[in-house]
Amino acid sequence: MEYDFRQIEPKWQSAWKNSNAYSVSNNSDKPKFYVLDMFPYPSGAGLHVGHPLGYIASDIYSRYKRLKGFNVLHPMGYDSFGLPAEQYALETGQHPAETTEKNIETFRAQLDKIGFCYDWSRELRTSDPKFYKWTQWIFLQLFNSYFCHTQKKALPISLLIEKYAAKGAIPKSGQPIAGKHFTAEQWNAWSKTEQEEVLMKRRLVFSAYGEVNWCEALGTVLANDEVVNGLSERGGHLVEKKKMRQWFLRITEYADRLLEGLETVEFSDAMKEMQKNWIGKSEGAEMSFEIKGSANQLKVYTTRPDTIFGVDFMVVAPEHALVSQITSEAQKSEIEAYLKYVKSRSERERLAEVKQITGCFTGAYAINPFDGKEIPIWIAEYVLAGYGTGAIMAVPCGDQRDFLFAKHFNIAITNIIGNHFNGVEANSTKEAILENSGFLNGMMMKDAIGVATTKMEEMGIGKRKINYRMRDAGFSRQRYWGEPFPIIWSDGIALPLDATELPLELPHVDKYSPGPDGEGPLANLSNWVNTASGNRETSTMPGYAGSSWYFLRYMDPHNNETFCDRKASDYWNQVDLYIGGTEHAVGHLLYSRMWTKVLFDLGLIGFEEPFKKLLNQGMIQGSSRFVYRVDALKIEDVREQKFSADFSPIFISEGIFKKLQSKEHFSDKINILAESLGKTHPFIEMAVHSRKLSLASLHVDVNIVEGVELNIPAFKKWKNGEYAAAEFILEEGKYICGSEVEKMSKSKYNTVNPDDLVVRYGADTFRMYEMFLGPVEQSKPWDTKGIEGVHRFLRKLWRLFYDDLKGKVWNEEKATDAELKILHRSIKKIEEDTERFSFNTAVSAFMICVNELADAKSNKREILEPLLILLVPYAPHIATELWNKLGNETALVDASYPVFESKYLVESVKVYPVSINGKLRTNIAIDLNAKQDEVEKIVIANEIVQKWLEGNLPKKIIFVKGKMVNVVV
RNA sequence: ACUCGGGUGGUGGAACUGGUAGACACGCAGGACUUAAAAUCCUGUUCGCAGUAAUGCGAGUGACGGUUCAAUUCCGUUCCCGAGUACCA
Repeated sequence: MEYDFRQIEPKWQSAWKNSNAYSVSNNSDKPKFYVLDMFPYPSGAGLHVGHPLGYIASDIYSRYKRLKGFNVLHPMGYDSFGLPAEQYALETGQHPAETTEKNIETFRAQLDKIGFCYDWSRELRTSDPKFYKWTQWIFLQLFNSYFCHTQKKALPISLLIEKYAAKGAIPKSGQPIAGKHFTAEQWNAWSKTEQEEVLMKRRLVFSAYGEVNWCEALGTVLANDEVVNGLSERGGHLVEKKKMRQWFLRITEYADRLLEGLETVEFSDAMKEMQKNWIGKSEGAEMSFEIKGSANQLKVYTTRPDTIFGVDFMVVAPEHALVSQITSEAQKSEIEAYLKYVKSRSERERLAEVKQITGCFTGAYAINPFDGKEIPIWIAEYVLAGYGTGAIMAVPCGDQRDFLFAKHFNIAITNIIGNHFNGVEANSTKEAILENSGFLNGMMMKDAIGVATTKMEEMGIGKRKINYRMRDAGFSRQRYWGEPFPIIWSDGIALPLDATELPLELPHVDKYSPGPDGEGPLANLSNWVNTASGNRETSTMPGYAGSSWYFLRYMDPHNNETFCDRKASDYWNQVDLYIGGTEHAVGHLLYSRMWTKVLFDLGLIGFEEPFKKLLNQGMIQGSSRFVYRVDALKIEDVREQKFSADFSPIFISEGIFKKLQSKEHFSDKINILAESLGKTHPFIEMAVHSRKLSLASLHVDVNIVEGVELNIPAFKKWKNGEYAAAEFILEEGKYICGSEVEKMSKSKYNTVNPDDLVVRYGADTFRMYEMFLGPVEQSKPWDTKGIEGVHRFLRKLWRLFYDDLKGKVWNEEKATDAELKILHRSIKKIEEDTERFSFNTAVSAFMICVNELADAKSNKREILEPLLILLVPYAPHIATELWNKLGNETALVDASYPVFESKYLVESVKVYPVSINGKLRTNIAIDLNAKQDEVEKIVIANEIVQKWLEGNLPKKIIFVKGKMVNVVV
């Protein structure tokens, strides 16, 4: 009886499905555990071996936790709104809903074959109106909330309205600023439109003007992904920035809490670092400078107020509003020319050419408030209008960019840090003692920061200011395939729909082309857009809307009354383990963290960080294979570079290719080829005649290459026999392909489909092999060659139960201590490894265990039964089959994990290092079963100490920290 | 440039808080079984030197230093690879 996975696996997959083996209840006495995968976008390409890596890891952990007695929530769904389906619709006219449905079916079929334990009764899709009803509902909560700066949390906007009506908005201290502050009387006198305008500045989702990638030729707004080098990806048309009314998510209000929250979650340092960088908090000061001969002031932001006496010039962003006002008559034409130049450059160019120094003097001077020094004001593209105040004070001795700028334009450099500045490059130290710095002289820079800031505040010319790099996130897309906004515009006021009107379903459209003026396709539906109370918003929400809260919906997926019952979210609470790739480090993970915080602030859920622990799976790269084609040109075609079609294509093995490349002379190259083909081969004759050879390397399908050796018959059939007539120049009888590690993609023919491997080796082998490949968190190229080893292991396991010749071999005999030791060592090791997500070493532990049992010819139920339970998370099908064969009626998936008993694991001999009077002498092996004074049982591992011990037998051995041994002579 | 990872046999990778470096697997070599193949099993496999041999000696975790009785592990300097971010004031 052989291990027939082709029969076993489908059998148990359908059994699990029919018995709802994996459905999970919200009512249980067991402790809860929530394991979540980042849900996939169901693309048309289906799964490749990289996708299931994280899914297998989460499946193993879920099954393990379940065996350990937890009530485990392990759901799966689809992030099914998105651009590719819409683009496909544009090209083919097929409705995105249909494409999506079809793709989901493919995904599901592929996932099912791997034997995952998802609770499919909780499946969700972000494009399902039953789901996006609640995405829209949460949008309304955001719309109707504001961030209170005193309580540092979201509150209903109605509270703000009450406050405005009663007290207005008046600063606690200082003068009210027109346009920002107002009294209750003013508020109450304002029109609805005026009031709404003020409220819009506080709502957590708000509408404002923002820049988009506008492509005139296509008449549409493009995503960053669709813009390549300033041109549209489709058609290569010019793309420019255009201001349009957009929705935004006011995530900046949560910057501090997003930073603080990082301290409470288990993310990798790399991940936390990325989020911190993205938020980009910097503490500094904002400071105003008088401008000579002008009523205007120049406001700059700096993190180093201590360097104020080292300021040699100011730089203002070219787009800065002040530029036109302060430019002197003399500099006017030069400034205009420079502005024209900056305008001509795309943002991409400005970012790419970091080394290039450009700028222009405005002719104006700012006054240093401390020493009255006149500081020239320049404009330069390296200062960005969008960050800080759009103006900086430049300190060339302390900042490398400022230094290069000063050198380039011959601006004299003031040195305030003595010999810390060498005149060749700037030094940004904070450890120098200040010189040439007026009242700061003699102070350590890091101490001077506070002193200088305080002085500025006293003088009323500056104040402490915290800046963030992060901007509010754009929340609208001029697209069809997304959630429609529950908003109607009436006289410029955004009116939210009532919750009872949700879901606002996506209407059917006949064509997916953009609407007028860059609006989305929905704008073409005048019947839908025009309502009695106004016009509907025609843009849709971005892909991250649904994914920002989907993990909550799994807890209560069929609830029609609320997005997630508070009882359900209190029970399941945070996601205990979230597994996914690093590509979502700053997008999805920040947005979902923010939404969770808002829902928490509004009292809708009881926790404010969605993910307790995050495990990042590594990318599985493709390992591409190449074949090398050599061509000759016909003499008459040399000019047109046309390849000859008179003979079959010739492919040369990698070694030959390298040899050809290394030769410079044409005749040498020809000789190498003629060696194998013969001088009279038509190809050689042609090449000799035209004196032209061309070498090309082509991607070849990795699935027809064994290691690096090309399967020639398969290659001839590949691409419908395009190379059926090909000739090959081999080395040592083999065609060796070139190889390279690249991203896995269809066009590189380096994708490996899990289905093929499952058909060939079975799901259990596939699961264990993906884990065996290396640590989950590490990126690595896919390589199928080791899969045989894992498959061999499962067959070996099977033979502990059934022998091909003898049939059933397992028995009911009593296990020996040696056998129990093998078992319990495995329980310990596999449990520890699974707990710390070291799945690759756990697989090794299984192999060692089975090898040892096979060597010892142990086929006892007492040993095998617990072993099968250990195996369930890794290879559920074979484990269940054998469990069943042992005559067990109960379902294995609910068995309880075997308990490790240390009594079986007492090592009899162990090597310890030995120190004498604190100095190490050598390592000795000690019989742990022996009493410590039975010195004859001490096995000497090292000869030197043996000699030493012969003369002076130790009287006492003292264990220190369980490891170190101290011998007292 | 900055931040975070990582450099270990022919290959993927082990070594969990410093304690016999190379587990486990692939590959390779040799052998058994077989008419043969597949499958399976056994032996060897870090490198160098010596030996018929068991074995012995020496080197060895990117490089150079340091701490320690002891370093793949801790510290410093440096080189290389990967990921992320970027004129952020």
